[in-house]
Amino acid sequence: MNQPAKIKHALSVTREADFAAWYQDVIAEADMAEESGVRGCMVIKPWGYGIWERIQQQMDARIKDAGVQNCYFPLFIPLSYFAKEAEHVEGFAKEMAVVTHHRLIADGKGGLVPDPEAKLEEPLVVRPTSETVIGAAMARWIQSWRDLPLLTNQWANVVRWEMRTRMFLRTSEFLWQEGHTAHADRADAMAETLRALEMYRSFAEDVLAMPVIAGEKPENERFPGAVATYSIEAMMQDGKALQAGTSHYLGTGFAESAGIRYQDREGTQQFCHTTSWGVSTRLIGGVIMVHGDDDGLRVPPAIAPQQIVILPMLREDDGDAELLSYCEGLRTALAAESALGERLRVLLDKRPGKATQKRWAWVKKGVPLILEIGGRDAAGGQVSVLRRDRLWREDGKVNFVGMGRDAFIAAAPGEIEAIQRALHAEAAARRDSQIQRGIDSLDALADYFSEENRYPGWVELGWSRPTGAALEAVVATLKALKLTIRNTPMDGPAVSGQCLFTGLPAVERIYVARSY
RNA sequence: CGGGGAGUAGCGCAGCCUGGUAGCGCAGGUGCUUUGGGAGCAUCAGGUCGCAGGUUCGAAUCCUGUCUCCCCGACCA
Repeated sequence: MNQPAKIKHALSVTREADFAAWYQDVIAEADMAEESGVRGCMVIKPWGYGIWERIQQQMDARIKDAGVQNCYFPLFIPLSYFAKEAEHVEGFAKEMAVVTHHRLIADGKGGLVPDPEAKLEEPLVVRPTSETVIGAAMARWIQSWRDLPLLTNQWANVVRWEMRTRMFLRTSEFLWQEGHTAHADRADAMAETLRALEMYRSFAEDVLAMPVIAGEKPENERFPGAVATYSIEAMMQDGKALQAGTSHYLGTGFAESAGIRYQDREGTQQFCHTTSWGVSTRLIGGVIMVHGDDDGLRVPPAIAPQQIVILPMLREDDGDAELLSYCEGLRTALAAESALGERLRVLLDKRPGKATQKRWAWVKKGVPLILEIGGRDAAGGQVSVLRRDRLWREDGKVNFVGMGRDAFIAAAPGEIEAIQRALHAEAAARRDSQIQRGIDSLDALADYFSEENRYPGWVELGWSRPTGAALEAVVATLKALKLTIRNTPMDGPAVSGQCLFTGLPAVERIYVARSY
């Protein structure tokens, strides 16, 4: 954010000036998604969906590596399935879309209305999550201890009628994967819950280059019906926290309401212990707010639909054919190289138009490497390379670096991997510098999150793990400061000292932050 | 759902108060010049003013309703 004033950034709004407007601008200028005309629903455009496809593909591989099999369950869930689990229905009731009719009829005024004759016997809920319908299937599929563990996942859309929506972060309809597993006992189910959490943590770090803290949510933040909820929490550039993935140990509650039982080795009927875990298109919102800058998106190479874009500087004259031939050869040679365990994704952008204009479009999309190739490069066997994460030179000029063609081809995989690492390192350094420790009173906490401190980040506190009414009191105190407890980290040094809220000895640590 | 703001050409906006032929910038087409780095000049095209009613001789403009978006709150795996 400390660029000299002479730099003319690609976006019209900076993060510093208005972070929320900047976020919207990145999505629009990178052409990732747009409004659909339906409240809270978005059209995901090729660049945004391409990123999602990269996320899906790599997450799916990790899910399958863990022995989980993909299935697909219905979009519509009978209302009665929800009613079986009291906490669950209460948690979701206020945000469910409900189908009540199966036919329309003319209203006599040129419009259409639901046909009263076609009212459904039982309303159908558009799934906000699928524990109930998958639980019903598990009850049919599981008979014996030999059927366990049952490990399933589905890639699906879900609908939650949120009050306030934001592109990618909270949309009425979103895309996700939801893993659902059933186990013989608590230990096995908890191991699966934590395995999924670790899968999400490493995926966020390695693939999204997004540093996260994996930990357990406090009881007031638990998934409706869960016994324990774990999350990965990422810090956005405005210091707010984003819950980027969750994993739940559901105990036997869902098994009891859905009748998921098995006969153990001794012949006794037992309830299964179930888990569920998910990540969604929200991850893309996180990538934007962790890696984006005042020139638009910066996509980590591992999820970039294109990692290298070649822009020939077409002159619309006889030299173009030779230039394009050089660029095509360059593209082919690069596409034969591999980085991050995959072939490089290289696009030769032959569309008509000036290379400079196309360059800024790709800068805003955040493609990791841009090559601009002119006639002299082609003649001299050179390339001109721009790294998206090192866009500007000290003097305020665009940071193109000239290289020999063959040297670049040899170096490209290393550059792509270096960009992946650099984005992670930059985000981790920022995150670490914005975690405040040593705050020892409520006044100091309030002071730290005062208006003047614009991007305060997170505060790490010792925590006595209060429950029930004592926890509610803490939550209310924090709410007055617009703060929430994010999670208790899974690892780290032992704690000492007092809990700032209760005065009792601290037994673990928590992170407190503003959040999305 | 409460408070505030907005919806006019592909995009960004003015016009509305005080009703009278729909404007500007960017993007787009064409021509010329220029071009190793986010070009210049000329010219052309593009809009039932979110939608539905109402008032009026006449509505982008006034009134009512409605939908969508943004900000703040409430809510939120």
